[in-house]
Amino acid sequence: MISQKAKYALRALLALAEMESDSISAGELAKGERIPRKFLEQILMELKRDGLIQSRRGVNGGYFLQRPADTITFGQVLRLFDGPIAPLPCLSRVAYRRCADCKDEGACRVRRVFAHVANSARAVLDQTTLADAIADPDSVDRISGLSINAS
Amino acid sequence: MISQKAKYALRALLALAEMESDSISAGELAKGERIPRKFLEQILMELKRDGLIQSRRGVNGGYFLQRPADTITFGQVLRLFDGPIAPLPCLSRVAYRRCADCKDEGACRVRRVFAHVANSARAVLDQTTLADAIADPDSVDRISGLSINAS
DNA sequence: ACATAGCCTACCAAACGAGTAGGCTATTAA
DNA sequence: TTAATAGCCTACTCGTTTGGTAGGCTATGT
Repeated sequence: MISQKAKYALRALLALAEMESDSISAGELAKGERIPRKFLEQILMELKRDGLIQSRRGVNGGYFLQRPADTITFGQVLRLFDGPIAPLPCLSRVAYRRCADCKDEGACRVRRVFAHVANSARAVLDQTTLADAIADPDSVDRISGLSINAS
Repeated sequence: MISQKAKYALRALLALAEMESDSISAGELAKGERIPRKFLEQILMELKRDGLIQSRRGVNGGYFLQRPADTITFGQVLRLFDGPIAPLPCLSRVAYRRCADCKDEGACRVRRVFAHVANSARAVLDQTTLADAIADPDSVDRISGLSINAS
């Protein structure tokens, strides 16, 4: 399960990517996306620190994307809020950590199986951008070639 | 990240699936797999309650698989210990829950993207059995067709 | 009858998740 | 020039989950 925070962040970014005006305030965003206001503020701060969005202060201030929507992937956002995508520390490329109790990583069968899970998750998340998610709904389905109702 | 508990459970099951003798005690298992003994006991209890393993009490007692290793999937074990595999409650087939703050589930772009992640994770986890993981290391790689070093 | 080993419940400390609260500062319209 | 707006920043809270420990009870084989 991804955290509520990451979900909010993605929704906020999608809203920013879609807006017509040049910026939107935290308050409006919160109302429009049904995100607790103060919580959203913190999320926006993190997004800003990470260089994904920018802000303007004072009256008529607000937030807007810093980079084009087709350069921001779901994977980046998820890693920022929820940490590594890998299901095991020893499978993370960003934050590799040996499993403390593992005797032989190369021979670990659990690791071997989850490597596939990690790879396919990354294949989707690092390839799907905000722009993909906003565009024609089916375009995102085409990325992985899997139907939403499969399995 | 999967929980330590689920990881231990999988390792224990793999050990049970591989053993030559007819049963193995919690103590031996704990030592062999480097799992805290008392913690392992609880895990084994859960596995038993769920019908995956059986036990014999008293001297020379121990645990053994209840069903053949090729009928126990990683998905079953993971769901037992960590709950739904789905990254969003609204994508779980086992424990569906609407996202409280979602306006229109059908139109949710976040959901749409993560549906692919969920599907590919399930494709691996519900198809890979203990037997697969034990057999020739490459057989498990063939299941998904992805190389371990891909992406 | 005693050692072995499973069964069961309770407890615990630390970390995490999902917020709330409150004040400070920059900007701009009146 | 002074409000009002809206972003910036830190701290705190509170319930839940994680990763165990602890301790005793009960069945079984020698």
